Formats: sequence, C-alpha cells, structure tokens
Amino acid sequence: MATIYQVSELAGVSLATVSRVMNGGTRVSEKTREKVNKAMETLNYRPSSIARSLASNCSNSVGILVSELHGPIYGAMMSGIEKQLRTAGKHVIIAAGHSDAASEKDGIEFLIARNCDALILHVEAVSDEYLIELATTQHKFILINRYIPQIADNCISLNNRRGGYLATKALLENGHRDIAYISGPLWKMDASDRYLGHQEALAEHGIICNDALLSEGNFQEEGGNECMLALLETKIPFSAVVCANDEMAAGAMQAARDKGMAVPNDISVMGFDNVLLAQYMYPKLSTVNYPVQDMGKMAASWILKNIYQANQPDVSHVFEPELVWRDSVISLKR
Amino acid sequence: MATIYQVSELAGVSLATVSRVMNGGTRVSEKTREKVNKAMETLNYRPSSIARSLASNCSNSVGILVSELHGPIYGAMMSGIEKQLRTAGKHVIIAAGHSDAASEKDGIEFLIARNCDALILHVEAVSDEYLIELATTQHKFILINRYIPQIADNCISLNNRRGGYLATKALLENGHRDIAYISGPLWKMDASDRYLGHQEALAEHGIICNDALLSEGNFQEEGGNECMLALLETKIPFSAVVCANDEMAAGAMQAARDKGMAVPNDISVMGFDNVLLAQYMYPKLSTVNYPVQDMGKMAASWILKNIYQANQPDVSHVFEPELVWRDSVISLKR
DNA sequence: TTGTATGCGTTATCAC
DNA sequence: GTGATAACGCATACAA
Repeated sequence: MATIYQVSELAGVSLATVSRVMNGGTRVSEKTREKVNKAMETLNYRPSSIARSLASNCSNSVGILVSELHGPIYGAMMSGIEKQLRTAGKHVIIAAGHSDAASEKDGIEFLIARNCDALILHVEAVSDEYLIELATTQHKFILINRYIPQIADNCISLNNRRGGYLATKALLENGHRDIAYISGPLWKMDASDRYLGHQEALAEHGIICNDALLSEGNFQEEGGNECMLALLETKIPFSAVVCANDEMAAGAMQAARDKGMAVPNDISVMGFDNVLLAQYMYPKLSTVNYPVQDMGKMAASWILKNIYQANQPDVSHVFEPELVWRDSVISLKR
Repeated sequence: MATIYQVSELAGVSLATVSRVMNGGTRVSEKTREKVNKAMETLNYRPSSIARSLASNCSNSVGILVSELHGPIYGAMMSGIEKQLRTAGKHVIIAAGHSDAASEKDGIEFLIARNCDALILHVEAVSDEYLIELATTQHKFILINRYIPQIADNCISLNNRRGGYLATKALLENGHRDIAYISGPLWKMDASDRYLGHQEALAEHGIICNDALLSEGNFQEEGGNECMLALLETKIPFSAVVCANDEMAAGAMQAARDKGMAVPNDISVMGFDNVLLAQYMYPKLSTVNYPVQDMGKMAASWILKNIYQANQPDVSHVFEPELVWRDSVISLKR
C-alpha cells in the first residue's frame, strides 16, 4: 500500500500538498495538482481512512443498531439509511440489539467503542432515562420509531396512535362493530400507542372497548396465531380483528382458516406496517403503511446535517401513517 | 475521552505498561496490573479502536456486500454473519451492490478503502475474472452463493443444481408429468444451476424438457406473476410449476388465482429458498431450503479462522439444500 | 501557493 | 517486569 509520503516523493512536492489536493480545501496550483494526481494514479494510491480518522478525529462512520438484521422492517430501514449515507461517503456499521436491554446497551457500547461519529438507534428495551443520559454525554445519536419528549430533536417516529386509529376507523366505517385486537407486547411504546388509537376510534363511534377482545401477542406470526385462537375461544363474536403488525395478521389468518373460517367473508383482518409480505399474502392484506424506509433516509439526513454539516433539507420528526386498502377486509354495509 | 497516556500517569506507570495490561500478552506484575485497572476504571477509559488500528495495522472490521439490505435472504445472511463476528469483537460494515456490476465494484472499492481486514461478498454481476484478479491482490475475501473453481477456497455456495433437482423430483414422484418452470435471470449462476437441476430430474424420468414451459423471470413477485400469465397463455397444459425462488412463487400463485385456478388443486406450486414468507403464504409453500443463515455463519468462521487466526471448526464450502414439503403441492397419485 | 513540524492514540521494538 | 521511543499514515497550524 502506497502512502501519502511516497506520493509526495514521486510528485516532487511535500506531503502537505498531497493532502491538500486530496481534501480540496485550500487552493493549489493547477500544475502541481496534476502532478500529484498523476503520482497518485501511478502508485494506485488509496488514502488510509484509519490514519485519516486518527488525524482528523472523525471516523466518517455511523453506527446502526436495530433489533434484528432480518425482518422486513429493519431491512427497509437499513436500506434507506445505507443508500443515503454511502452517497455521502460515510460508512455504516451495524449491530443487532435483539429487543433486550442488556444486549441493546452492549450494542451501543460496541458502536461507541468503534468510534462512530454518530448512532442511529432502533431500541425498544432500553429505558428513556438511559437514552436521556446518553444524550448528555458527547455521543450524538438519533432514535427511530421512538419518541422521548426530553430529547425530541433526537427522535424520528411514526404517529402510531394515529395508525391504530385509522385501522379501526376503516373497519368501523365499513360496518364492523365487534372488533377484536391483537396487540404487540404492551410494554413496547409502539404497541401501546397503536392500541390507544384503536380505543380512540372505538370511542369516537360510541363503542365501549371490550377488554376481552384484546389479546397481547409478540409481534410474530406464531403469536398472531395463538392470539386468534384465544380470541375465538372466548366465544365472543367479532366480525373483524386488527393486528398490530402484518406478521401477526398472517398468523391470525391462518388460525382463522384452521378453524374453518374464511377471510374476509367470515372475518376481516387488518394488519399494520405494510411490509412486503402484506401484498404476497392471500387474500392481500389491508394494512397501515409504516414508511420506515423514508424514516431511515430521514435519520441519515439528520446525521449528515447535524454531524457532518452537510447541506440537507429540513428533517421531519414525525411521520404519518396511511391506510392501505386491499382484500382482507370486507364491507358489512350493503 | 481519556487516553492511554492519562491512564499511565494516574497509575504511575509508563504507557507501555498500560498497553500490556490491556492486551494481556506479556507478563505484568499483579500489583501494577491492579493499579492500572483501577486507573482505567476511574477515568472511564476506552481505548481508541482507530489509533489501535493504525498502530497494529488491523482494523478488526469486516466488510459485507450484499445485493440489497432488504430482502429475506440477505437479512438472514447478515444476521448469521453479525452474530458470529460480534461475539469475536469484530465489527461489520455493510454496503449494497444492487446486482449491478458497476455498483458492486464500487461497493468493493468502498469497503477496501475503509480498511476492512476482510470482505464477505454476495455479488452477482461482477465477472469471475474480476474476482480472480481481486484474489491475487492482498485483499482477503470470501464469496457467498457463488462458486469459482480457480478460487474454490474462497467460496461458500449452495448446491443449487441439486436444489432444482429435488424440487422437480418431488413433483415427479407425486405423479406430475407436465411441469412448467419459472426461472430467475439465467445469466445469474444460481438461476441457471437451479434450472439445470430441473432438467436433470426431468431427464431421469424420461421426460423431454419442453422449452415452451420455461419462462424467465426476475426473482421478484411481479416477475413470477407475469411469467405465470405467459405460461398460461401458451395453452400448453401443465399440472405444476416450479419457481426459482419463493417470491416468484407468490406471484405465480396470485396469477393462477386471478385466472380462476385453485392452488394446489388446479395447479401445484413449488418454491425455492424457504424464506420466512413461505410459511406465511396461503397455502403454505412447498419449497427447497436454502440455509443462508448457516452459510453466513460459516463465512464468518472462515474469516475468523483465516484472517484472525481464531480457533474455529473446519468450514464446509458447499451446502446441501433440502426439500420442505408443505401445502402448495398436491399428489396426483391416488 | 507550498513546505515544516507537530500531534492524533495506540502498538511494538528496543533497552534497562 | 518495566520504561523510553520510534513507528503507523495522515491533517493542520504555522512559516516561508
């Protein structure tokens, strides 16, 4: 590997000059610039990003922590982030937090130890206090899908409550009155917010929310399956079920079918997230769109703007969900 | 941020000694070790991985290039890799190649410029020659899902041909004789290998492969949909279709249904990959398992063993697919 | 516009 | 066992 010193030697200039043409800041005469460029060319010179980081105190790397590296939501999110960041020449270091507090802290420590200039965090288990504390240290980070009032500027979140509201409202407007709800783990903010929206829509239509029609799942297919079975077990009639994410909706649909019910004719199913899977399902799943890829891009923009002083458009901190109407919900109105 | 120098000062030893207790190589007296540890503790000292990299000429980072960061296959792959690597204290830098030669080269360059100690590559568009050439440089890398004889040691691949064979054989053994095939882009090695396996199974059963029953898709749902439509258009009867991946199988199933055919009663559908989606589908998709997460782990093991001299089990370079029987295929035998 | 000198926080090679 | 001291490859004040 050629070093900057060898380049300077070949070009017959000082190493400082080589550094200048690389970074393009101060002015260099056209002649020497060409000499240097040619030298870099023939030596196939590649600057060492490590040495550069050490000298400039900037690693040009941002750490990403997601719950899982697989899973459609995280995939879309990382995709949005990477695209944005790489075109800016920053690199992306990833780690998984597994929705576990210890593991999440561990991941954050890991990323910090790697000298990331900034962090993009999708954490669920770690406490608000921990994050507020983290914000007071020198570490810069932005939170995705989480809102903490004290550090609102560091948050990019979805209006989950509104999403839950939209889902249930759509059902209500199509004549459904008895609506079951399969929730994610209620200790997770997004899960409880979505459920709140559901209750809100119900109230708006003068319907008393029946706790027996709530079942708490785990955001996974298997959980949706089990919850649906439990719901059916209660013998309380319901014509529709809204699920707090699409995976659970898939599980719920299967459970219903296993019990001999047809979707959507016997029971309507509403999802949440609008992951790719939703269109693959049969019937195609009606759901609420969670623009997570855009939110990833936005997080990257925030970093570019606030950490690297790049010229970026203003960032929006809260995104609005939208209803996606497909085939898994039937209208009860004639 | 405290530096090693401040630690040495507080502990009353030289900075060389601090370095020794950190790296634990040579012997240090128990007393000074404790002094140093205490000093590190009170200063909340974190060694700079960057300075360490510069001095040791080892960045402890490995670059991963996949076609897309979203997509179930890549998610599972990255997940396997990250898990393995992080427990070894290595970090993972990711980039996307988008199945495009220029973009893939660009990604590789990017990763190399980032001083990765090694690369894990899932590349499709770049030529064998390029990779062979790359192997002759000082850059260490391992290929996933690609086999190049000249650099076989750098390859971890699936026996795609065998997978295609298994898929079609299962259909054959259940009485199907007229079998259509929806392929991935045939310029991709895995796609053509899978098709080869299909032909092999056909030949073994004395069936002449009808080119009119081959339709070349794009490995995406929409492509599967279009291919199925085209196949139906030919009016050539077939009782089953094997698709080169699960996404296309989803598309094919939808197309069949749109034409009023039931799956599997009117037509059987076989997938390939066994992504999570396959179990979510209705009917649940029969498919061929592609153990990509294990292959990711194996790639990580290879790196740990060959680059970092870690103690790792032997790596297997070619993985075998397995048939997964579910509900999308019907037996024609009574 | 260009060159010199110093520092970034470690590891590693010597001595002691 | 421990301590100086020289790399590592580059950025950057400061001079020229």
